[in-house]
Amino acid sequence: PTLQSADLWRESGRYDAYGEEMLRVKDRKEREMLYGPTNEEMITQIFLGSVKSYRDLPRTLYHIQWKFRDEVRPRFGIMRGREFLMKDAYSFDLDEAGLKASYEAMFVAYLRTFARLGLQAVPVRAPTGPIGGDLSHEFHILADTGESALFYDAALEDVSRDELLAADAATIAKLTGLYAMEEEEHAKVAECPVPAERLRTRRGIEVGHIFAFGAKYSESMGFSVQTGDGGQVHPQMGSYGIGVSRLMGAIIEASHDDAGIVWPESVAPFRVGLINMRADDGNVSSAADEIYGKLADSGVDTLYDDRDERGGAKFATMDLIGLPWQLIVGPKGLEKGVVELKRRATGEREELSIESALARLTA
RNA sequence: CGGGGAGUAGCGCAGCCUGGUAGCGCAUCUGCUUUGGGAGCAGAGGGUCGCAGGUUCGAAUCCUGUCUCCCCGACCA
Repeated sequence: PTLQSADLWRESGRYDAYGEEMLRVKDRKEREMLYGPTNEEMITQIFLGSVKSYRDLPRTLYHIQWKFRDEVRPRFGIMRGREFLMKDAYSFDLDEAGLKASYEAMFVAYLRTFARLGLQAVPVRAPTGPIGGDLSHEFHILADTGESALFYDAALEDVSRDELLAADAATIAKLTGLYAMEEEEHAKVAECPVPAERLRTRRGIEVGHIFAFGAKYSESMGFSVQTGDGGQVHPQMGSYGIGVSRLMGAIIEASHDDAGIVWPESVAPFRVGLINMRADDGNVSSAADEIYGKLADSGVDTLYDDRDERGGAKFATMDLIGLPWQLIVGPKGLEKGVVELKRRATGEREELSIESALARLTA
C-alpha cells in the first residue's frame, strides 16, 4: 500500500483535504499515484473486497510501514522527515458503542506502550484535521525540545506507571477527563477549567495520534456489511498511529545526559556494552573474548568494543551509545580477578568476579 | 510564501567595521613518549576567501548583481 491510486483518494473525498501534503508520482500511462501519507483508503478498500457480514466485525488491521508526506519544512533529522516509519492501525465496528470500545482499547494500549518504553506520555485532546471525525487524542512525550507547548492538569503527572500498565475503564475515564490541550487549542478555550496552581505548561513531542471518525470513509467509499436483520450498515471506523522513527528521537530527547544517550532497557539496541580495555594484550583479549562468547550463549545482546583504541576513547564511545550496562575488562581488574560493571543511567560501578558479573547480566 | 542569518583549509570558526595579499581549534602526515575516562611534546602539509562584475596602486575586507545553504513561522506521526 505504499503507492496508491489518486483516484481512490478522490473517491473517499479526502484528495483535496490532503492534497498539498501528498507526494505524487505518475506512472507510464500518466496516471497519478500517491505515496501513502496514511492508509484509511487502502484499508477500507481491502475490507470492501472481503468483509461482507456483521459476523466479521469488529476487526482491526495494523501494519508498520514507511509513510511519505511533502512536509513544508523537513527538519530535526529523524524527528520530521518527508519519509517516516509509522505503526498504523484501523478498526472497524458495527456501531458507535463498538467504535468507542475499540478506541478506548487502543487508548489504553498506547498508554501501556509508552509506559513500557519508560516514557511519560500525556494524552491530549486534539482537533481531527484532514482525517475527520470528532474524537481524537494525541500522545506527547514531555521534552524541552518538543515542537508544541502543552497545557494540562497536574493530576496527569500523578498517574503512576503501574496504574498505566494496568489501565482499566476507571483509568481511561480519569485520563480522558483530565484537561490537556495543545497551545493553539488551549487559546481557544474561553475559560480554562483547571485552577492556576494545577495548570502545567511543558513542551511535548507528538509521537502518537488516534482518531474515531465513524462512517466517514465507509460511506464515501461505499463499504457496508449485512446485518443480522437483513439490512446494511456502514461500519464505524477509527485509526491509530505511532510515529516509530520519530519515537526513537523522542526517547533520546527524553533520556540523555551530557555524555550521550541513556537507552531505556526495553528499547536498548543491546543490553550490554563489553569493553576490552587492551585489545593489544593477549590475556585481556582472551578473557574478554571468552566473556563475549558466554554472554552470546546466554542470549544477552552484547556490543563488543575490541577496537585498538585508548581506554578513554572507548569509555566515551560507550557512554555516547548509551547501552544500559557496561562491562569493562582490563589488565588492572584481571590481576585482582575482577571485571567492572557500570550502570549507564546512574554511573554506578561495581567490581565483580567474572562469574558474578555474568550471573548478574544473564539473570 | 513571509521574516532572519551564513558562505574563508576535510570539519567548526576568527579576520571584514577602520583595504596592505589569510589565521585559530579539531582532523591529517612524520618522529619520540604514552596507553583505565576521547593522550603529550616537537615538527610538517593543506585555502582560486561561493560566483560574476565594479572601485582602488592594492580587495576576504568597500559597492552592485547572482547562486547556495541554514534558522524561525504556516504543516504534522
